[in-house]
Amino acid sequence: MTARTSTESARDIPEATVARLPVYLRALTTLSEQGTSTCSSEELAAAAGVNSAKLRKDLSYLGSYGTRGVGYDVDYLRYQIAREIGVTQDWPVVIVGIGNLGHALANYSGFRSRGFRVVALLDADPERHDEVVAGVDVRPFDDLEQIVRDSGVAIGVIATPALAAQDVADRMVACGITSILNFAPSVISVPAGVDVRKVDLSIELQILAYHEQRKAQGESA
Amino acid sequence: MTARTSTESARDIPEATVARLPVYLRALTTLSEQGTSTCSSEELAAAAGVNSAKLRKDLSYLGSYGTRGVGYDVDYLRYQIAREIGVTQDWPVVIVGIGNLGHALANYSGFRSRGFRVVALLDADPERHDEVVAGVDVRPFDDLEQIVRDSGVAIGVIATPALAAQDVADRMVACGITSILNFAPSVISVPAGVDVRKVDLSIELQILAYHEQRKAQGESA
DNA sequence: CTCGGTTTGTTCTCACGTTCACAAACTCCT
DNA sequence: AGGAGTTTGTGAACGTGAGAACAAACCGAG
Repeated sequence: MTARTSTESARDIPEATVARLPVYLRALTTLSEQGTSTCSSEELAAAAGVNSAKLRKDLSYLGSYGTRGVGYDVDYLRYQIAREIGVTQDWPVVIVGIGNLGHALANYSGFRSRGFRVVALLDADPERHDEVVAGVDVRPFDDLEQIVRDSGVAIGVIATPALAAQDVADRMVACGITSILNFAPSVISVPAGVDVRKVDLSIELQILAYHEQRKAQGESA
Repeated sequence: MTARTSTESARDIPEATVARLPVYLRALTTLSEQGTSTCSSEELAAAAGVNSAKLRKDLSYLGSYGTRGVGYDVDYLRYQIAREIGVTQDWPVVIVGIGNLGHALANYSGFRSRGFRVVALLDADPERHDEVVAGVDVRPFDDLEQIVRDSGVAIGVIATPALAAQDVADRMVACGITSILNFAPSVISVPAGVDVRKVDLSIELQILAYHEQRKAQGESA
């Protein structure tokens, strides 16, 4: 028997689509807050900043949640996407490295509102251990094992300097963490089965600089 | 005459390649700091976390800067990539919205070290106008026009709440800013010719959650 | 019930990005 | 000088993603 749950989820959703689902989710939340109960693919696509054909194709991977001739029920579709992504459940998260960025992340409201709960803030520097950030007190990095075990944490966030990132990642993996969001400006390597995503603030600026330079060159030519 | 400068730059570099060039640049900087003077595509690819064939193809768009049988001169290649991206020059940048994230961005050392100079921090809230962050004092948002004019700013960073983002973007565009890095969790629309890149902290976490949920489903099946 | 108008879901085609595989080119050793 | 060993740069195959276009399905009016 290869039976699945009653709500059979599609087997393989393309990565590009997965990356856009959170955008649709946010657009739907905005529409819902504005009191919109129904929307067409055209409207939703505009709100999400994508092509309507692409939107429909993306949604088709999840199932058939629209009604032809009518459109989509905003709240229903929102729930379906949230369930598909997994943000209907609670995700305990640890943040390691409570510098400027760690502070910002700990205070970021967008996490909590999407099911992410910051259960611990860790830092290797003892001087930070008396601080309380966003209602959570900063604890020694060595508490990682215990926290992960007690709270069932699967997702870790690295906001340390570049040099510490690989060590932190190793310790996280050793504890059983299987998803890492890395803000440190360094490439970290992890064993297969562990997902790593990277956010590098300066890379995005450099990409803008490249295009900006191109525009300037075009003018002077 | 369609002549160009003596160092003729390749006409069109694929977007995917452009996005990776900053990664290579950082890897080369790390190698250089470690005292490495030469590296093969295999080594550099490992340091950057990509496939070596992809690395070589990416570099081939810039020109032929390696030596067959030997590899790449670290400092030479580093300079060539930096020049191609445009980070050999100075990029004045304005940051609007000095909340938690704005603080972190203003203090982020990765900007300055790559030619980005934060010339102004702006916030609409008068209570923040006496603050000094990272050596730059916070000024009223209405000073935007003057600052952009005086400093020749082409790149703006939005770190405001979602609701303010579109207004800020409109004002930036009106001032002549042509590249925007948007950290606010909202889709902003700008006229053609203006580049916008988005960084959304919670989207990355949601993508991780999706894969994490998948792993868990696989186990229980 | 039927018909016109609307919107989704899907198929098809094209463009882009990735990877393989190998010829060209370089160094070093004999 | 010549040949063995390395490594780059690139052509070609492959896979993934984007967009256009259209049939299927739904609503509402008459």
